[in-house]
Amino acid sequence: MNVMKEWWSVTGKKTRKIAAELEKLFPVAKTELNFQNPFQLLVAVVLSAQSTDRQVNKVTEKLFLFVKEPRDLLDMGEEELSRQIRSLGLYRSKARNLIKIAEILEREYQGQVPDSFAELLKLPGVGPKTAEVIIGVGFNKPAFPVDTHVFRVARRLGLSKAKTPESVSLDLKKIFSPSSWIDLHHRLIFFGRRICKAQKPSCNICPFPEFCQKEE
DNA sequence: CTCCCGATAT
DNA sequence: ATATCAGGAG
Repeated sequence: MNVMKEWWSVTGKKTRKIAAELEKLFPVAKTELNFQNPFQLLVAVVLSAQSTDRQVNKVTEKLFLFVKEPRDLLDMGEEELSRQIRSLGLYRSKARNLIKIAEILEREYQGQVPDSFAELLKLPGVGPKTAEVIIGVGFNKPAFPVDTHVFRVARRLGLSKAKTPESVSLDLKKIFSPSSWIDLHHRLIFFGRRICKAQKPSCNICPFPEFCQKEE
C-alpha cells in the first residue's frame, strides 16, 4: 500500500543483512596498509591517495625502515622522500605535504599525531577521509571513512544517495551503530574491490542483487 | 570545477 | 586508449 510505511523496517532488515553477509564474506576486517604506529599510518594513508595499498606497501616497506616518527622524515628531507615515493603518483604534493606535516607535528604536537578530527584536518594533505581513518584505525575511536570504494558501494546498495563522501559518511553513521563503523568500512572496501568493482562488477556472485541501484 | 600523476587492468 | 586506484587543495 503505502511506500513509506515499511521504510524503517525494510531498512532495518536490509542493513542487518548487509552487515551479516559482509561479515561472512570477509571475517577479518582490517586495513591492508602496513604500519607500526599512528604516525606511520598517517604517512601511509596520505601516500594512498589515488594509488593502491599494494603499491603503498611496496614503498613503505623500505621507507619505514628509516621513518618511524616525524623527526625521521625531516632528517630525510623532501628531495629524498620525493624520490622514494615517485612510483605512487602525485608524488610532489605528497612529499611536500608530508614534510609540512612532520614540521607541524614536531613544532605543535610534541611529535605526536592528534586524535581529533578538527586537529587532523588542519594538516596539509589530510582531508575528511584520511582523518577518519586515523581516528578509527589509528586510535580505535568511532569513525566511518568513505573512500572511493565505500562511496560507490554505499550508493549502489542504496544506503545513501548523497553526492559527496562526507555526506555519505554521515548517512552511514545514522544507519549503523558506532561499534560497527570501522569493521563495516573495511568490509565495504573489500566488497568494492573484489565484487562490487568500479569497472566490471561481479554481479553474478553478489549477495545483494535486490538492493542494487544499477548506477545513478 | 581542475590539477596533481605513476602503475595497473581492461 | 581509457578508467581507476584507501583524495585533497586551489
